[in-house]
Amino acid sequence: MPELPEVELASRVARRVTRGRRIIAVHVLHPSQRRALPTRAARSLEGEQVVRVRRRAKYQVLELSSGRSLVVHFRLSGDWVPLEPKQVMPAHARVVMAFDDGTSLVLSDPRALSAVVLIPVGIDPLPALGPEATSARFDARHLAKATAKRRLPIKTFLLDQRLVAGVGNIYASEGLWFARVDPRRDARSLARDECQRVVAGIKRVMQKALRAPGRYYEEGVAHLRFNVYDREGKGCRRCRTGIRRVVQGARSTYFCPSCQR
DNA sequence: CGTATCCTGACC
DNA sequence: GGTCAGGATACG
Repeated sequence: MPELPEVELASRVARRVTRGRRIIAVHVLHPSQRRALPTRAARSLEGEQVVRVRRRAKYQVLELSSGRSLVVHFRLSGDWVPLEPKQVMPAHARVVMAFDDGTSLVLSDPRALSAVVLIPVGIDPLPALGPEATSARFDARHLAKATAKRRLPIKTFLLDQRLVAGVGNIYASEGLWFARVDPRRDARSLARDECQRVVAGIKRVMQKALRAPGRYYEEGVAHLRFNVYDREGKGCRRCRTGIRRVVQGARSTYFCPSCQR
């Protein structure tokens, strides 16, 4: 379940593996991936060099020597696996990029929902995105202005990448817990100081995770690090009240009904 | 504005 | 063997 900090870590892996390397071949192993990256497009990548790897929100952009871009989004279960020669292919390998030094960068994705799209020269590779959740541009003023005309719960708002980019389902719940704001609140109803707290809460949880990228959400111990996510019925770490789970926009939201208002 | 869709592993 | 999980998008 890669959220932004995990994507940040993955982009560093991609940077390390691709630095100065030329692509020998790209193998697209899963039919759903082949729809987005047909054999012809994959073949056209042969001989390209990865000039730069940048991350924007949960997108990774691999800038190629031809000026084209390969945009990668892990969605729910994607990850990069660097592969040395003779190492065994991961069970859920979907796309394999083989480089001229014998190493490969493998997109491993059990649920096969990741997106790998080749963007032609001269086209903005990314959709319109709001300010990075961790940036100074995401502030109380922006939040208040963006929510002014829209009627939806603040939790749902935080997941809209056009308004603020990089917040996922887990961190939206966690950030609102820090902010002591009820996720069901209509975004327009938030006072300025509540907007300020929401911004601070989101940044707090994301920066905490970024300091130990990839470690915050970790199999087995992840739930121990969260304050509300996946803790339905367990005691709130501030006030011991039972954590509640509700469904908003077909996804789970967790919160403390007592100290989030 | 809400909701179905993609996909597969994990769980009852 | 049915349900759930979840990011982004494509619909109604």
